[in-house]
This record gives sequence, C-alpha cells and structure tokens, in this order.
Amino acid sequence: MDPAVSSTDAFGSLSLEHSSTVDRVADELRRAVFEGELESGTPLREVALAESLGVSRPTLREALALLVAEGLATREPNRGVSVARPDPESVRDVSTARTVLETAGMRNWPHASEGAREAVRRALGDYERAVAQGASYQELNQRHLVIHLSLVGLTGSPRLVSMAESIVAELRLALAQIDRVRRNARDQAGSHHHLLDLLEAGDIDAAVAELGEHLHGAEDAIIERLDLG
Amino acid sequence: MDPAVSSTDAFGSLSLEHSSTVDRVADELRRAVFEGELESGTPLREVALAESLGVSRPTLREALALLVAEGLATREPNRGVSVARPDPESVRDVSTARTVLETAGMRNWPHASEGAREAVRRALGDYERAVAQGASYQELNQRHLVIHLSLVGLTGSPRLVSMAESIVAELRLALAQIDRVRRNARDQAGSHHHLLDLLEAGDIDAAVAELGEHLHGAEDAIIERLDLG
DNA sequence: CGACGATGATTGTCAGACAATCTGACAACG
DNA sequence: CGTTGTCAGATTGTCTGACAATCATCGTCG
Repeated sequence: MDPAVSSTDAFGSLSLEHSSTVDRVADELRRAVFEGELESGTPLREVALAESLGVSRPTLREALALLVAEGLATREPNRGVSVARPDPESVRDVSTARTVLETAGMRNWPHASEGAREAVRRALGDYERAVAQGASYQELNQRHLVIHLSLVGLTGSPRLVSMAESIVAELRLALAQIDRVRRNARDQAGSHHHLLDLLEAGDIDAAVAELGEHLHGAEDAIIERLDLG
Repeated sequence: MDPAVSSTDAFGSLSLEHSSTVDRVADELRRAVFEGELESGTPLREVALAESLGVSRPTLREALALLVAEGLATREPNRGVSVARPDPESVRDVSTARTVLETAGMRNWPHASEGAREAVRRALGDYERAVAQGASYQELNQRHLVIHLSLVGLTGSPRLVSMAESIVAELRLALAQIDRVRRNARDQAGSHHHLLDLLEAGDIDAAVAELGEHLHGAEDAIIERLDLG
C-alpha cells in the first residue's frame, strides 16, 4: 500500500510508518471482518484475541473501541463486543445516508474543484479496467465503492468524505456477510459510465435520479439476500 | 468506591446510570470542553487527569480515544492528546457539511414523518420560549443547535443525525473558544421562525436558500472572531 | 418438571511497571 | 558563535497481573 520508494530526491522515501500497535490491531480486525473471516455476530473475546494477536488486553480493548465507534462492531454492557449484525433497517439507513451524501456531491459537480472531478473519472476508469481484466469480485467491490466515495468527494468536504467512508465500511461488512453477491459487473460499469456522462453533459437532475435508482436497487438486493441468509 | 450514590429519596434517581466509567469520564471531559474550562490546545496529560478524575490511566485513555474520534481532541504520536484547535479551514468544512445535512433534511420535509416535523416545531418553540425568558446564552446556544439537529432529523436517518451531532459538537467547541459570541438572539429566532413558515407553506427552495445564508453568515462570524482571537 | 443456587467464564476496572520517545538544557567541538 | 552530542526529566505506549461485578451454564432440589 506504500510503494513510495521511487523518489529521486535525497529523503524521498521517508514513509515513517509510525502506526501504533492499536492502529495495526484495528486494521487487522477490519480486514478480517471485510474478508468475511469473522461472521457477523461472533463475539470478540478479549483474552483470546489479545493472545492470538500478540498484544495485551488493554491495547486490544482500545482497538475494539475503535471498531465499535465505526459501527463495525457492537458492545453490550458486560457482554463484550461482537461483530455487528447488519439488519434490514440499518441497511436501509445506510442506503439513505449514502444517497444524501452522494447526491450532495453530484449536485456540486459544476462548482467542484477540477481535482475532485478528475478523481471521479479516475475511479470509474480504474473500475472499468478492473472489470475488463476480470479482477476478483472483492477487488471489483472495492473499486466500485471508491467510485461512490469519489462522488462524495465532489463536495470538497473532508468531513463528509470521512463520514461516507464510515458508512461504506458498514456496507462492506454487510456485503462480506453475503459474500455470494456477485452482481453483474458489466451492468454496473455501464450504469456508472452513464452517470458520469450525464454529469459531464451538465444534466445533473438526470444523474441524481439515476443514482437514486442505482442505490435503491442495491439496497433491495442486499436486504433480500440478508433476509434469506 | 462511588460515594456519588447518595440518593435521598427511595427511588428518586431512577436514572439507570448504566454508563460505564469510560462514558462518564468522556462526558465530563466534553462538558469541560464545551464550558470553555479547557482552552483549545491545552494538552490533556494522562496521569494528572486520571488522578484528578479518580480513575485509572487505561480508563482515561479510552475516554480520550473517544474524544479524539469525535474530533474534539487531537492526538499526536508520542505527544499525547490535546484539546482540538479549531482553525478557519475546519470551521468552513464543518459549515459545508452542516449545510449538506440540513438541506437534505429540509428537502425531505414533505415526505418526512409527522414526528420529525413535530420535533422541528417543538425545538423552535423551546428556543423562542428560552429567548423570551432571557435564558443564559449557553442555553440559547444549546437550544439553537437542537433546532438545526431537528432539521437533519427530517431525513429520518439515525446515522445522518449522529453525524450531525458529531459536527455540532465541533461547532460547540469552536463557540466555547470564542465565548463572547453573543449574537442577537431575537434576530435568530425571527429568522428560524421564517424558515419554518416557508417549510410549512411548501416553499422549500426558499427555505433552503435562507438556510444557506444563515449558515454562511454564522460561518463568517465564527471565523472572523477566531482570527482575531 | 420447573425454580433455584453454585460454579466458571468474561468483562470492567485498577495498580504498577517498563522501554521508547520527546523536551529542554547544558557541555563539547569546530 | 553556531552546531553537535549528550544527558536528565517528563510523558506516552504498552505490558503484566490482579480483583470485583456480572453473566451463562448446569446440576440439584423441591
């Protein structure tokens, strides 16, 4: 993730990856959740996890607190924390929140910075390239979500983007639980490309409408799979 | 160990204060920050604070992590946690994020639940009543922010509301640092009442426009005071 | 057959300790 | 005189170990 080695100047490659132990533990837990290694609802026992990760219990507890704050896990008093269990209601909520944030970004398309617009184009390009190369559906999922994040980036607000990231994380959790959701990637690529075309053409209302349909469809698909899980 | 349980009446304090120690510590810290007791930038030394609050260091650390996650404090590696220092850029960002969330709520006015609409009316009523009674400007601030939160509530999305709460918290921090910002309360009451009237009349575009102006004005006022602070 | 109490497991919290790092100052050196 | 090296104090990051409170389980007893 940090290939920043190709710098020519004297001190170019000073990445100084000073991530604290807590951060590393939290990263590892997120990865495990997204990868589906931890089923939703499984309790995260502190002693066992701490031992397994080679850290002390207080350190692990701080990492767990982070996960809880992000909505990836839930804590019940005196019963510890366990991997969040996405229910239809929360999926619906995530979807409406997503819609609000991404719509706001799209409506700001004309006034957005050129960099933000370029980020959208790039995200879409990366996605289409991945589709063409038949990448793993995990990578496709990832790149697909990056597109949507870039839409929020059109607002130019770091805080809104970080909120969107948190929401997308919850979505990733839900997707990981379903795992077999392998929707038609080509279809998605076409729909997203159409979205960008509408934006570039200045027909924002149409783009917003299409986004709404897209998100609503995704919401229904997830909930459906969730119910029969 | 907890002598604060001196309830006199039989079951008078049914507060079900099931908040963990960490939560209580975090609450106390937030209060201190909002009250302006802790100037922005002051380092929160762990041992001293833990001793002063009568809790252990790990417990305090968890509370500090919460504050940092909420944006009320910042952590620099190996240098500890200190009260966040709101700079113009972040105030601007908070303001645009606020605008997005509240605008989304207002646009949803016609489709919002009756309860959500009623919450807006109630928040405004409480505010006007407080103004009429000449309440402390802290209470006015508080009630004023509740109005804006209720606007976000029109989206019907708990996640968006909790995001707005986090953002409002940052705003409260900035306000606490300025402290002398005592803008004309009556003027605000009038402007907000006008907003609600527009919504009830169905003229949402006008309401959104007015909100935009209102928030932009607030943003400028805060930044100006911040600069000369 | 169901209510009840003992037992073990797990969390919430604490105390104490250690190495790593930062800060600041002071001495050594060119 | 400015730069560099070194050191003591302070503070954080992390660990170990421990304890009480609470929860879950299950066998026992009425």
